[in-house]
Amino acid sequence: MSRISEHIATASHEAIAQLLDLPINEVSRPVISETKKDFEGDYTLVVFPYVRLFKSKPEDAAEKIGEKLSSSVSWLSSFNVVKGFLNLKLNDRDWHTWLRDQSDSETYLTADGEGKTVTVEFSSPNTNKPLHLGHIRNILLGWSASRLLEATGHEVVKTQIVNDRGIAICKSMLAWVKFGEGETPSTSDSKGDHFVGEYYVKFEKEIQKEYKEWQASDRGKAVYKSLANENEESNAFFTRYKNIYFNEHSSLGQAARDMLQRWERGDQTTREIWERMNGWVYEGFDATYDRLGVEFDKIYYESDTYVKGKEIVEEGLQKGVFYTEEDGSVWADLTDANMDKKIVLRSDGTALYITQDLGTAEMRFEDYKMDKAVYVVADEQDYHFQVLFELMKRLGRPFADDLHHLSYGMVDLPTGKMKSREGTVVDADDLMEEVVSEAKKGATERGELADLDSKVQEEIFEAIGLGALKYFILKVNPRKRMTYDPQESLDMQGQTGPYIQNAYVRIQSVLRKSQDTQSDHGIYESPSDFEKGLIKSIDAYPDVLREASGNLDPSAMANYLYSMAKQYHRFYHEHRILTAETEEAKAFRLLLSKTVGETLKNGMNLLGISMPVKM
RNA sequence: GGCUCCGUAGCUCAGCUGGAUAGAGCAGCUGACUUCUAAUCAGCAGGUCGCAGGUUCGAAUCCUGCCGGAGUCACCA
Repeated sequence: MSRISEHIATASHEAIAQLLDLPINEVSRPVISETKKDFEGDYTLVVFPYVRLFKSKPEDAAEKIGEKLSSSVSWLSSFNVVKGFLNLKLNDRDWHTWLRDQSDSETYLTADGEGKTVTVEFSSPNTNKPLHLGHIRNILLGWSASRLLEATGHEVVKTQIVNDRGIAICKSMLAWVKFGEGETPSTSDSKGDHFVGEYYVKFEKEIQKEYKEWQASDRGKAVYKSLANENEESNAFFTRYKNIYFNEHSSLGQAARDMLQRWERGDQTTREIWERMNGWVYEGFDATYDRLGVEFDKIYYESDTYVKGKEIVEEGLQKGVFYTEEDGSVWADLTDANMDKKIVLRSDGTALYITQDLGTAEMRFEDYKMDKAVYVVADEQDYHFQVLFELMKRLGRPFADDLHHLSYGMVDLPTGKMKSREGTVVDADDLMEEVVSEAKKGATERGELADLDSKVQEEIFEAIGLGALKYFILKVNPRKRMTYDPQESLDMQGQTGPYIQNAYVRIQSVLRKSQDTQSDHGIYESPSDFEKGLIKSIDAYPDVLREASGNLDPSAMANYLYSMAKQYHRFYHEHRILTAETEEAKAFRLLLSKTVGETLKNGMNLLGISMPVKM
């Protein structure tokens, strides 16, 4: 016997074909779902799709299928028909056997895969500031999508593209050169990415100061007088004018641009500072990734890939995919694909964001020959990826038909959008620290861990705290914008990671206390609805996995695991396990608990959440 | 303005590749620990599924229009 729902679908499929006297491949496979509560039965077959073929009322068709099944299969106990729904009730004595089959099966925790090589790009930070809450959503989604793809039989390469060049990092570099006085992360005892980020902030402060002074100068006043709109307040004008000021009047702006120029030319001193500061940032990022429990197989740097991108542009020009404007800039005309014209190379020959992405894809293909590529990037870039994918097609890339943008909504705070300028950005390291210390507080109050080694305790606090954080973020459908309420994310009751961990912990506790799980008892023949429900839930795991992986949607798995944990908590409350009525019941419930525990652990692992043994 | 996404209970979200009487959590109220871990469980209350049409035996789900919100349409990334 295989999976219950599959088994029923196959048997009913055959029954329907025989009743209609048609070859089986001319009849669609029926949809089998769990019977809704308030109706009698375990699984339900919807017969509406077949009424036309049966040329009879839905009720009659359902009745016929039910009777046919009764005579042809042994597992059916009874059936009833409500409108076009055929409700099937399985024999009570078979559930224990179904459960044994599930728990014995090596493969029930995986779904069949197509064995493709898939690259997944996520995180993709800039090197001028530390990671924040937005990156966390990105990283968790990318990590989980990778795990889901692996679990469905794909070979996954986890990559990130590091945006390590450009004006932003030059700002940090310049501030450090001007004001740093040789300070380093180790001399100042700070984390490398935060250290560099502070110099970025320092630069912004200095430029603000410089701008204020300029506004009060004769030059600034003259500009305001000649360029401001009628009745425009000076504050409003100067806010609007800021970019132009930076580009045309600011001496700090000039210095930053000069530094970028020197970098582009490969000036040795500049490159050394650049490498040194980026190195600090990477050390910081590594610590953050490590605590989050993620790792990458391959890191690409924009400072490498933009060069490759320019080669692709050249190739595109030769193939006629791109064309050159009079000023020398290179474009793709996508108007026939319902998009705009898109610039792919500046008139001065320098690369743009999309140029770099063309190069990155190419380098990945050279390295991994992927069949499929996933990009985890926020939804503000939906259009960018439409364009990018279309360009790949036109360039005739073999992987072009299997490109996916895992687009996710930005994370808002209850007070609105996160804005770095207003200092409302939630730092990734602070966030993890906070949620872990909250977990520690709760666990310490509870006292279950008191007799454990302190190092083991720390690991458990991490598992709980990060479990809460990760679940909080992953349970929401990626497509949706989400509101991050700090209060709510610290919550460990209700639909949360710790709630699911707690179900697992209860199971481990029971299993620890039961001496005997091996001995061969008889069959438990009177399962309750709670017990049957859990078996059905286990049975559904491969479908959920397939769906979550296929749609690149961890939230499907997250919500499923919650519902399974909820069922277990309820079962646990309703039934005695170690002191069950009979030996058969005890053996059954232990096996059920063990299988539920394994399923929960496996599923949570695909979300990047680890399960503590005690909490 | 064009295109894309979102709109379900006070709040945060499931359900959306069409199926039965729309589900959870939080917040509020009531109850259950000498018991296998109470980070748990049971109960009460809470809904014009944004609005209006259409398709269908059947629509929160698909189609059209409208309303509200977000994003995007840079020689920024």
